[in-house]
Amino acid sequence: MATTGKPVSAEIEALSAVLGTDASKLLDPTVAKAWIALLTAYGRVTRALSSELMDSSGMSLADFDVMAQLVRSEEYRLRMSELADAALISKSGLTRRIDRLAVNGWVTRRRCTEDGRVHWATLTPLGLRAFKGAAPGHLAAVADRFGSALPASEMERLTRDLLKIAAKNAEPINS
Amino acid sequence: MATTGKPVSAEIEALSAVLGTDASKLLDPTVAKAWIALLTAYGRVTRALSSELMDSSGMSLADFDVMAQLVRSEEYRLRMSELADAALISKSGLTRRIDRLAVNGWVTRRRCTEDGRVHWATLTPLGLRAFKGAAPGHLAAVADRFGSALPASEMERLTRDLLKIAAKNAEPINS
DNA sequence: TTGCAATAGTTGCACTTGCAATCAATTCGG
DNA sequence: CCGAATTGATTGCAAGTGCAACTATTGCAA
Repeated sequence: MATTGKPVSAEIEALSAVLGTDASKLLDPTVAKAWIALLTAYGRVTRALSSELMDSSGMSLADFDVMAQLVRSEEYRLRMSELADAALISKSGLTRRIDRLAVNGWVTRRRCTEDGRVHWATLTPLGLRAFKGAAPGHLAAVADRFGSALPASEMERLTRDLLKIAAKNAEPINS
Repeated sequence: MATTGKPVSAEIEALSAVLGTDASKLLDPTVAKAWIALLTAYGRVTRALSSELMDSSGMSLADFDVMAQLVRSEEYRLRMSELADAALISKSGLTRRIDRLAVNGWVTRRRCTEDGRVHWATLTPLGLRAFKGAAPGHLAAVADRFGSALPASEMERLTRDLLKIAAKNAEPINS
């Protein structure tokens, strides 16, 4: 869904007829339905949020995520690698994303004086202002498109379940 | 976040300090946590599944999804537009994906004799064989990375919740 | 009929992505 | 100290993506 970007979709159902009678042994139909539901929910919500954010603030979802990481960091700065891990993107992807954010004047990149291999990505005052301008609308959109679908207690249960799934798949992006 | 493809990540927490005291009015912390959990779970699982599928079968997750749609269709074929909607990708994206699948000999594209505007994408016997080869491993991977995290009853609840979220955001991809 | 609107797909374009190779700086073993 | 291994980040490359503009075909109205 690239969000834009990355492809988001899938269907696994009804493969039994093709694969043979034991397809449900490979993937429990209950699990298949849940998996499709996850892909569908994710795809629809992110697609909508992405275009709303781009229209209102000229910022991609990935831009927002990176800037959000910096906002919550000490002195509004992070090493490139730390930032890549935090934002769940590859190192090369981050390099180029920071290039673009730097062109906007939202982030600066400076070599670390103590260790010349390290580069700090730092949110600028202009970037902070852009983020402050974008965040309320984006957060409201998340509340509307995602948050309003379930009551709070159910939302907490959803969180616990999703975190269990995430925990089962904990591997760093940048091997 | 994705599969290749799409950026998958985010953090919304801890914005109150930056946005002012009322950030939690914009987005309930409960919702924020759930949203981050969704992005994280989706990103990690799809990333892993994507590379496993590519390694084992030379097929992207998007390829698999498109072929799965054809497998479950009448006569293994679908119109381009139907297929794009079903696979949740744009029309142009599908055009090029079918190009690539056709190069592999997995799908053919033929103009419809009754309505010259329509083109049928049809899974070939070779494509069906490739799909049959890929599906067991992929389904097992879904079962392992996603399905094994929760008991069945909880999985059903998760499905219901996710479908509610999806329903709140039901809009066709191709406007 | 004829000509305009609607529909189905494809293409031009600008961008984004990740992997592998590479460059640069630091650290560590001898 | 010095060269090899390690670590941090950037770049070449080959994809993949969506939007908007375009082509082709059909339908419909006068």
